[in-house]
Order: sequence, then structure tokens, then C-alpha cells
Amino acid sequence: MVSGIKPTTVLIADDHQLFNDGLRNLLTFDGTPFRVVEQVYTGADVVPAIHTWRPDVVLLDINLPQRTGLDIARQIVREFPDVRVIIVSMYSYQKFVEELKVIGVAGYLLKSASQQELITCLDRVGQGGTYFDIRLGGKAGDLHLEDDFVKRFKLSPRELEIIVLMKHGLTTSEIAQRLFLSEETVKTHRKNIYYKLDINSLAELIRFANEQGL
Amino acid sequence: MVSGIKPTTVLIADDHQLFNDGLRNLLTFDGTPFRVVEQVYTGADVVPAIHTWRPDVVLLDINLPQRTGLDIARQIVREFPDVRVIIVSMYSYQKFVEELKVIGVAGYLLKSASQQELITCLDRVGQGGTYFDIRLGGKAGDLHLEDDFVKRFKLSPRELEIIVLMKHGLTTSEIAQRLFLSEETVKTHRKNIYYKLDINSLAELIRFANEQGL
DNA sequence: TAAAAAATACCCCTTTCGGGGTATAGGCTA
DNA sequence: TAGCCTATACCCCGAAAGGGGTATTTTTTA
Repeated sequence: MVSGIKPTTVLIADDHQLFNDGLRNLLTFDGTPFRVVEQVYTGADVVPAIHTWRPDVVLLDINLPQRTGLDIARQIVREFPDVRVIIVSMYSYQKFVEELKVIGVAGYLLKSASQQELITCLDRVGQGGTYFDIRLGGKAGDLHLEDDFVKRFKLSPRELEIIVLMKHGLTTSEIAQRLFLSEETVKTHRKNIYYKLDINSLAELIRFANEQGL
Repeated sequence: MVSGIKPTTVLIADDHQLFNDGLRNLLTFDGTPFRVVEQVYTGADVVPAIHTWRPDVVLLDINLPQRTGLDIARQIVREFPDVRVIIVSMYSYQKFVEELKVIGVAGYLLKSASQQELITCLDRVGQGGTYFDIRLGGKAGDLHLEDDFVKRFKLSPRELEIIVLMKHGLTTSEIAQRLFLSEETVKTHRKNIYYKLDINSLAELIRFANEQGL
């Protein structure tokens, strides 16, 4: 961090200009070990910018227009093995995380992270390490959010499990298959869930889950 | 803008800490006419913070967990008539804009706006005016995030509107009532949507919408 | 202006969902 | 051990969703 050390060069790729510029500012302070060499606002501009600047790290939004961050990440890792990719997203898409790790991205930051986490993440990745937001930690992360929910509505673990699957768009038969249950059992759980939450349709469950931030 | 003039006080309410902090930085520069008096990260903290600080302007995210920005905006306008509300959102959802204007918010900024637009918006609103992003002028539901979506799947505006309502958990009859349509018409749209997206249940629509970040 | 797209609305039919039950087995605990 | 919770699974039935049509009107666009 002492001046004189070569700074980590950073490319920021996010279509929300306010967020993009905000990130740049958060990385620009006295004695910063980072240098933002370029900012791009569309998916199409990412790869050309990497060509030009060869940044050490790319902060890549996963929800870019035109091309998805997933595709771009794949291409970067393939074509520029020494450019490290950090995904920045508002969602903790669990399945994406696994996929991204397989692809070979170096980090995953949530937009709800703090400046400190951003800097820690960039430090680690800049030094060749990886950083994945702790809130992505599968069940651990989910449960902490869901804890309240469970207590307030006296839901059993199984019921919570089924709520999550329903919210993710699995049909009754899909849930039954995945959990090795009879469809009738899933239906029973569903009935009990609806009774406890005082709702009576999948539509309402979705609304409810959205309202609870689940 | 000359120093000595009382600065416009600002409260920032956004659950994405990186964005929230980024905004604060974008408003902090030499000779800034703004002073960020507080930042909050949940819907529940907004009104108490206004009580304490009585800011001139609130930059309010519309997608807050716990309480929607819409509800909060309504309450602020009702209880604190001299506190001006600027909505900050990633969507340029026309219906929201109309609703928000009726409620009495003073501005609407997109997250894809530039720092210059942010400052212009705050300047105008701070001086008692209003500011609505020019990109809001389009037809119902043309948010740039959905733009892609629409093009890829050749969805009509009406279909997109219905997708959004379905995703929010409205039943067929609720959608029919809200849009002043026959249930049969909604069913027709739903059929066409399912055909275009190659799906066959609400569950799959939810999954699809989640995957598309819609 | 003619063709295409979008929006509206209905019919018929099958499948799934949702609400009312009942029932058995295992585990925890007061 | 008797009671309670949880998880499992089934039956019946009405309501809603889903899938196949057809058709008219308005709007957009080539």
C-alpha cells in the first residue's frame, strides 16, 4: 500500500453509470493501491477494453444488457488468463456461484457489500487469491435471512425447504422428485404452508416471499 | 454554489451499500452544494432518519427490502411535506412514474444516469423544482433491463406488463381487474407468453424471471 | 392503403392446484 | 408414558390454470 508499489489496475464494467462511477470513487482515495484504468457501460465494450488496457482485475456486473456477465466471464477467463474477474451482482444466485467458480472467476461481491469488503476483495484477488461474499455460503447464508421468517410463522424445516423450491419455480412434481417424496406429501406440506402463512395460491406465496425479502 | 450558501442536506436510502456509499462520494467534492447527513440501508430506517435529520432531500431506492419505496414515499410526502423525495431506481417503469407523480415525489433518477444528471437533479429539486429522467418518456414497461428480454422473446408491451404482474404474485382475476380486462383476455396473453417463452406454468415463469434478473 | 402485429374475448377440454378430510410412524419432551 | 410435533401419504371435490382453437377490432408499419 506504500506509494511506489505498482498499483492493481482495475476495469469496471457496469451499465448503471451512477454505480459504476460510485465504485470508481470508492477506489480513489489517498494511498489507494488501485488504479481504475477504464470504465465501460455495456457488455459489448468489456472485451475490447481488456484488449486495450490489460487490467489486473475486472469488476463485472452479471446483469449487463446485450451480453450476460456469465458469457463475458467465460470469454475473459479463456482469452485472458492473467486477467482476474470479480463478479458484482445484486443477487446471491446460488447456482450461478457454483457455475462461476467452475468457470474460474476469482471473486463474487454483492452490491450490498461495504466499501471495506470491496477493498478486501480487490486486495485478495489482486494478490492472486479469491474472495466470495460470505452471504453466498449456501444454507448458512440463506438460513440467517430465513430465521426470522421461520420463527414468525412457525414453519418446520421441511416446509421452509419447500417454500424455497416453490419460490424458485419448481412444480409440485419437480419438488416431489427432487426430495424423493410422493406428490401427495408435497401437496400436504403446501397446504400446511398456505395455512400457516394465511395465503391460498402460489401467486400469493411469491408476493409474500418478495415482501419478506426471502 | 458559492461557499457560504447553506448546503442542501441529503439522506440516502438504498440497501446496496456499495451504491449508497458510491452516491455519497459522488456528492462529496470541492465546493459541493450538498451535504449527505445520513445514509440508511433498510426500508425501516428511512422514516426515523428523516425524523432525526429533517433533510431537504431524500434519495430513495424503490426496491428496498421490508418496505417498498412506494409506500415509504407516500408516508414521507404525507408526514413531512417539506422533505423532497427523489426516487432512484434501475427501472424506468412508466406506470410507477405516473403513480409517483400523483403521490408527489419531486424526481425520478435512473441508476444508469450520470453524475452530472444526479447533480442537476439534486440542484433542481433542492431549489424546489422537479426532475424526471428523460428516458422515462417511453411506453409502459420499457425499462432497459427488459429491453433485451423483449427483443429476445418478441414480447409485446402488454405481455411484458402481464409478466411483471404475474411475477409479483397477482392472480388472473386480479390482473384482469387491475388492467380492466376480461379474465379470458388475460388467459390469452398468458398462453401467448408461455408459448413465446417456451414454458408451461407460473412456477416456470418465476424461475425464468429470476434467471433473467427481471 | 394493405398487411402485419397487438389487443381483446370467447369456447371446449384436460390437468393441476387448493381445501377438506384421515391416517401412520418416528421423535421429542413434559 | 402420554401428548405433541413433524413427516409421510392417501381420498374426494371444486376452482383455477393450462392448452387447443377461433374471431373481431384497433394500431402499427411496410
